[in-house]
Amino acid sequence: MINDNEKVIDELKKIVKQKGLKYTEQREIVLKILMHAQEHLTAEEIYNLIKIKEPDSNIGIATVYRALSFLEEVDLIASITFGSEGKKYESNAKAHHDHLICTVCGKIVEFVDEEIEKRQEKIAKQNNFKVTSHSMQLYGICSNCQ
Amino acid sequence: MINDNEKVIDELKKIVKQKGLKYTEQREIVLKILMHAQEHLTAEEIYNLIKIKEPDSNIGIATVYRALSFLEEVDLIASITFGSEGKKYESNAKAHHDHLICTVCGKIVEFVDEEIEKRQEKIAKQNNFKVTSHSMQLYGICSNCQ
DNA sequence: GTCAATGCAAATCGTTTGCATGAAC
DNA sequence: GTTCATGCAAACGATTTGCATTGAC
Repeated sequence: MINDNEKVIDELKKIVKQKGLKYTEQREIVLKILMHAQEHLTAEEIYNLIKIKEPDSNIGIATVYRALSFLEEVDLIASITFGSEGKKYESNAKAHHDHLICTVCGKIVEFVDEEIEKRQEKIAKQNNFKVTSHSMQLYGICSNCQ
Repeated sequence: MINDNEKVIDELKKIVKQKGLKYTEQREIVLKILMHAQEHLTAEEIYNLIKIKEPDSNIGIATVYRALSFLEEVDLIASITFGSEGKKYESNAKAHHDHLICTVCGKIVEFVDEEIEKRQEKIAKQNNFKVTSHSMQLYGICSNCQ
């Protein structure tokens, strides 16, 4: 598990090299922030975290956006947009999962259900779709907020 | 089915009266556009459609946004945000359904799967969530685009 | 040395708001 | 006549872009 982080960084290095692009500290920092995050973060939250955790790096918000687009494109991270809280990112190093979201306090619970995954495959097949990914959110009120 | 539209308009009239608000042509137009739409529309698409379909109405974009917020709040319409295409709306007069989305051409297929619906309920119960709604999207490549 | 990536500021996009006017009740 | 809703334009927040500079290779 702990070693996973190194693997993801290596993956990033490989992708960058393969594409003939350059490996920069900034992209690495953004990816690391997301790997260590327990929650889903917006671009601005990531930017603020970097300023706190890596005060020497002097990264610009535009670079954060550019790094996020890049990392999402190469599938190292993923984004979801819930309600009015804007686009949020999470690392793809985590196993696949869906989300239960409390509409009162914003709490997010992650879960996986094998049965649902199977049905999704079946539905895609029925419609002649080749599925690349999916996202599912259940909105509701968590036990604390009820 | 054809009669459904009238029912929805009556529902809107009822809600508006109940809340002590005013019944306006603008809110009706926005709702009608969504009821007749075959696809999911953004606020701007709705605005443009109104200018074409109801050229005499002289509705402002701000009013479209206000009408959409209102209609969503009273649950006559619903919104989803996929990928980078922004927030899109659809009428709730349709039955509940989920979405299969082609990432190449943007085609959207709607479906419902009872088994998945049941599992979702179960998962929510396990986590002590009171579910109010959910949204599920399968992304992939449709038969035409493969 | 070359070319991609960066930081910064300006520009842009979608959405919201303030306010005077108009329409529903 | 009162109050809510509208249209317009200005304001806003999030994201993107242009450009000169820096840093990776």
